[in-house]
Amino acid sequence: MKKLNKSRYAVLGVLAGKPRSGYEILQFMRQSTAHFWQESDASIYPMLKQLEKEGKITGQQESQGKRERRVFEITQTGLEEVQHWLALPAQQETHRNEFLLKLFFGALINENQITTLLQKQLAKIENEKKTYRHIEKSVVAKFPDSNPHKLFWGLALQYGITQCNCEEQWLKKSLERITDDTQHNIPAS
Amino acid sequence: MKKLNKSRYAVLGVLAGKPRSGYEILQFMRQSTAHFWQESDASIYPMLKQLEKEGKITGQQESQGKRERRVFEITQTGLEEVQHWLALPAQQETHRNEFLLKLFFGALINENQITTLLQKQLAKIENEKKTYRHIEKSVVAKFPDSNPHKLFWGLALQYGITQCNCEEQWLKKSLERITDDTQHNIPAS
DNA sequence: ACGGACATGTAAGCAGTTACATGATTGC
DNA sequence: GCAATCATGTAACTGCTTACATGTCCGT
Repeated sequence: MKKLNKSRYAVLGVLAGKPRSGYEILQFMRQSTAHFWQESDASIYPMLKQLEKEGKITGQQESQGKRERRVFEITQTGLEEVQHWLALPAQQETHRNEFLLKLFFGALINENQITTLLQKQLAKIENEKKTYRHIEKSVVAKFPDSNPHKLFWGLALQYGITQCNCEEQWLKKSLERITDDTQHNIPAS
Repeated sequence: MKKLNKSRYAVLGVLAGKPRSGYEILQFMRQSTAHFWQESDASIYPMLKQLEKEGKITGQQESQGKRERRVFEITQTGLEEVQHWLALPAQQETHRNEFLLKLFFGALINENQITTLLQKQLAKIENEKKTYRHIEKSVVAKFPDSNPHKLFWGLALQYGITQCNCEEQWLKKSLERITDDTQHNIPAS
């Protein structure tokens, strides 16, 4: 089975909300979907061009003065495509958790080093939690309940928060387990 | 900052445990690291060749009869390289969670479709939990406590299990929230 | 005799990232 | 005047996946 390009659905989904320019799509993604779906900046403009050629979106010039600006709107076929994709069950993306890979090889380094690794990860997670709490207060909470996106954005945010809490607890327990473990052998480093 | 190839560390880490052939590395990864670090089969043999050329591993022919078999052993410089990398804080891999992307756009499809999506995900998670429980009973539990890897493999496994539990709880709560939500608007599909 | 596991590879192509390139507007 | 932000793109490269290619050994 061929692994097809899913960036298109991210773009179509964002445009389904409201018409936006390439730059606005990037901005929107950076503060929302980027937490679970990262797109690199350079990929967006060629994608917009392609989607326009396919008739999934239509772009119109809305330049102010000499600064060019093209605003894209999703078409009916574009909306249908993204809706069709949304209804299909999500397939697992390739797992790539660098931290777990390092932990898995933890026996190759000494206790100090592995402990530092976990503590750095803990700091990162706590920072992530802060970000999520900030988004909750300053973004999601301000939407009116009538906004149909509010429910789903809130759920996605909840996912991030609970996963963080979970990882935090696990990290703390793991740190204890590692320091308690007196059998731990220390290879030459 | 250039994103460098991390497959090499996965291979070095596995070989640090004990000498293995390419095929054995693949087998080992398929039932262990694959849950958090996937490597495609085709990438392993060129990587072994490269690491050998760099002097990080040494391979020796151990063919039985006509079936060829090259077993690789990690060298001192290879071990040092992987130990050095392990001690560095893990950097975040690109986030790509297709399921969350779909949920985020949940307002674009009707309640039935979004509910089905979550239920499929729930089934997938429950299946994953089963796999982890199986690994725990049939693999990790059988190691002697003296094995220095046991602690870390157990922790990595615990990570997977707790994340699954967490996602499971969140999915169940989310399903309730979605069906309770009478304000949910249904676009034409 | 045949299927499945063992065993090692190559080639083509696509996806994604990094770096580069250009210029306008706004605020300090 | 300068930095930050707005705004859009291209080119080169790397990495990864898919598909292909080849042959052995073992059990039934």
